[in-house]
Amino acid sequence: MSTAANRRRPATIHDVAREAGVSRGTVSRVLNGGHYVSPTAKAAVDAAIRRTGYVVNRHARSLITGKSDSVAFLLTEPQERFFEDPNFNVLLRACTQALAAQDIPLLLMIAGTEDERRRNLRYIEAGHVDGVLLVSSHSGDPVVTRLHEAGVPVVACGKPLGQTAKIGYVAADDRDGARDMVRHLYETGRRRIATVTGPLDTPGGVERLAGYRETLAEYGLPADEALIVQGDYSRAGGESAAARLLESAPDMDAVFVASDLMAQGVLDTLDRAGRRVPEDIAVGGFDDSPAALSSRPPLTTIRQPWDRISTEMVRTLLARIAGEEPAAVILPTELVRRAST
Amino acid sequence: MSTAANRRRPATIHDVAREAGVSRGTVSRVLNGGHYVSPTAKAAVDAAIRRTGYVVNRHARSLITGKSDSVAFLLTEPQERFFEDPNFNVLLRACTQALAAQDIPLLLMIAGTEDERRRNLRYIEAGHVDGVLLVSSHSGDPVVTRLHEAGVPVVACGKPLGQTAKIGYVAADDRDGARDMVRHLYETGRRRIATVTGPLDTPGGVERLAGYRETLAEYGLPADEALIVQGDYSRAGGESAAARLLESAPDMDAVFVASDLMAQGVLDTLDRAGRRVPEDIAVGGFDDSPAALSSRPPLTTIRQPWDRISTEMVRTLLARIAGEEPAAVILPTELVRRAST
DNA sequence: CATGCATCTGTGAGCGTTCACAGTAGAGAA
DNA sequence: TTCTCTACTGTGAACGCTCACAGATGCATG
Repeated sequence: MSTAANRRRPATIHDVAREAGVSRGTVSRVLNGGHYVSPTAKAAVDAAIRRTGYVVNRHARSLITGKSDSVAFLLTEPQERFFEDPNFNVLLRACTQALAAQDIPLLLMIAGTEDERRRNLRYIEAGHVDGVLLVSSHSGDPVVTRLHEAGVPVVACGKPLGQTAKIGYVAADDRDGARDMVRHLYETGRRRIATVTGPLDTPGGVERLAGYRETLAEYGLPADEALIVQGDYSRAGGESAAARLLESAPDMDAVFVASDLMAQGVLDTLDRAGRRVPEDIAVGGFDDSPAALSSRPPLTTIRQPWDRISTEMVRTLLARIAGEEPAAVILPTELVRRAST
Repeated sequence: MSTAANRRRPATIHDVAREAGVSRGTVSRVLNGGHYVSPTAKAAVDAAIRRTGYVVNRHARSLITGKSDSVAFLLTEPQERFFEDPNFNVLLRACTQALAAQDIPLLLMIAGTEDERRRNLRYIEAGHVDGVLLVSSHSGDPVVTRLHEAGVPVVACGKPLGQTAKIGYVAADDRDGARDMVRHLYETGRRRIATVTGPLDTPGGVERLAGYRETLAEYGLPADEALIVQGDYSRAGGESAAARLLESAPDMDAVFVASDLMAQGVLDTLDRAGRRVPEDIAVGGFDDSPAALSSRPPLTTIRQPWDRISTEMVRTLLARIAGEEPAAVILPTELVRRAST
């Protein structure tokens, strides 16, 4: 005997109307803001709703309004990279909760493979969601264009690179964060400051490198390409990047690493090479992920305001759905001093 | 000018029917398996669907079928614990993908606060999802009972503790995994084997401890309560647990730690106390999370088959939705040998 | 030739909402 | 009084789909 059998037929707006002694229309008006409803009627409807345990049938509502009152959280990463990224977790959780506060469910979509991409686009383009929170790091993502062309409201996390389409986005001020870190390294006496960049087809990679370059120039330090190596945001990538730096610029006294995870790898390599941190060489990270605290020594890093990024993404998307024009929101970062510098 | 303006009115089943020269009914039958449809008609409909770019309107369908063709992934953790857990990430990702393969969207729901719990239950009980993938670790979770009473198909991750209700679940064989680890420690010559348990109101905590106890008994080792301390699955908890063990059982030569994260903390404490791993003391973890690989030395641990757990959860839930009785699925674990033992 | 059966097709009704519209009542102005 | 305006209420018609049912067709069987 399936337990599902004891599910009662749920109350409809009709039941509520009958119970309250009013018409469907009045109940509907109460449900949608209560304008043009007398206090007496509203009270009767509220009571009837409570008594019947009525919950609006979203399918029926969506059918006529053409809106779904739901939002997709779309991940277009080729691999599982993002799921290992602690930032991503905060982002997903905070977005879910910010949406839940408005009673809007979040549909999680992962478009790793071509097949998944097609399926999800099909779903979204069919109008089954009102908008999309897009997490896509790589440059020229076709999904961005497709969504834009379909006229689906989109807000991206981080500036979408290589897009002609005008897409709203929310991002931390990567460039400014990088500047803060390099300034900090300079002010603590470092003069041969190297950097391990992120992938240069990601906005973070590009911006953080730019901030690094600008700050060196600002201080009149020479722009030495031997001090710059490219990484891939992974720990292993950090290890090999540091090895390359030890080759090309053995006299460096600081490294600004574009992510904490890579910084961990850098620390490993430096440790094996016998360089002491921070005595011989200072290491600065980026993200303030849990890795920053658990590494040895704990990392000086740049905190990204993920909670605010999430709430801003949701706010911006809802505004966009309501008809506002796309906008870019840039949020400030914060230097967190620890033992590695 | 909003770009949303260029969204065309999407094709309906009517348009397809007209285009294919058949009736709505025939199109609908093609859409739902194609039974009782002549090959000619089916071909015409398929072509028409392709030409019009028709995608079924799920709201209209749901309105009449009473099903939503969507599933909730419900997290009832008081804090963000799960979002820091790498296992959870795998679980969420794999569930999303397994569902996507059946074209079923996943709604992510987080019920941390009382308010969120109420909201989400309301949503689910209103029948807006066909079933629930439940991740809830603590004992006697009222959500489990509520869902069961509402007759909503539920599949839990891990055996729900303290439930009289018969709930289907999928879990790794925690007890057997613990047995494997303790056996391994014994076979590599250890005789004073301690353990740091998980919280004892979680199924994992209880089962792993039971496996530990059973195996000691099996080998005729004394059951010494000084060898057992309780942890909380966190790294900090592992640190303090190890400190307590160093007090109560300074002669231990192995520790079976009920999670990799805690094992990292244990390694930290042992390191500070000057105990070498694995020379002086062997450390075994549980989970085979990324932490196991990045710790020093890399952890011998028990791998939980998260991919299979996820696909089994989805499979079981869909079966349950289709009317099958709840069932428990227990999946085998695997010992992964690394340098810590 | 009628009957039965399986296969296929179209039609009308209805799922639970919202929305436009028509209508009522009461207050105030002409 | 009569008219207008505002606040409120009820009603029918959608929204796009599925489902039950009625009919039609072809083929084998009695």
